[in-house]
Amino acid sequence: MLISTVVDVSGILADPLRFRIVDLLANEELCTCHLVELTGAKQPTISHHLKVLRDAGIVSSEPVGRNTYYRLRAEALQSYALMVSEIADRAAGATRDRLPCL
Amino acid sequence: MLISTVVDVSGILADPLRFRIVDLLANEELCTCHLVELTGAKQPTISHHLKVLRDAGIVSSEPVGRNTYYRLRAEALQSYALMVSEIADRAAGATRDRLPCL
DNA sequence: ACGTAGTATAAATCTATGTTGATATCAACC
DNA sequence: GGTTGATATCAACATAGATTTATACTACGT
Repeated sequence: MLISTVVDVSGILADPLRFRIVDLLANEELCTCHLVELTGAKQPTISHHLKVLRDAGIVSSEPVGRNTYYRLRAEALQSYALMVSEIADRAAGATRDRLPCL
Repeated sequence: MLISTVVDVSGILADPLRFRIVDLLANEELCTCHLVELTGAKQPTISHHLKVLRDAGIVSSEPVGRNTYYRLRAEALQSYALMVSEIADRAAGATRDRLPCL
């Protein structure tokens, strides 16, 4: 599923280990074994999170020999950041009036 | 607690109802009763989410008579959006080289 | 001071999901 | 073709957190 809403992407960034993976992939492409090494997490755990990230379109994967390399899709993160930013903009420009209670 | 990390704020935006509250507050200040009306959720549920949002510094509250009005803190959302955006920027400028496996 | 309305808190329940151990898949090398 | 190494999937378990019912708090009106 590629249609990711703000709620969906937020949920994905909400897990510490998954965010760590995103942060690591922001620097360079890495394969599963690297991420296992760098995070100290078990391999099935990493694979699970990578699947979540891939299904949401936040990372892309490419098999290289026996390994699978993962790359962060910057556009996906940017579009998410933009959506959040637009909500903030709306709030900044909102009226100061208060809706009275019934 | 006011020191909100990316993971924390992400977790807060990850709940559909809580995001709905944030989205509604982006337009205007509202009190608890309004949010109960607009969302159809039970009052304790709304109060709970408002507490979470307030503890994270995403909304501020002001008592007005028997009511409590809530306001979205645009700066908080903007700073979060910026942090996410910076990660995306890092990814966009990252090297295409792949770290070899050991 | 009492009753009422709006809101907040507490305890209990339920659901979603992260983690784990075991196993399956799949490519490379002999 | 069989073995090995890397990764993915599966089932079971554990935990975090959202929702609910009940209750407490607080300000206003009479």
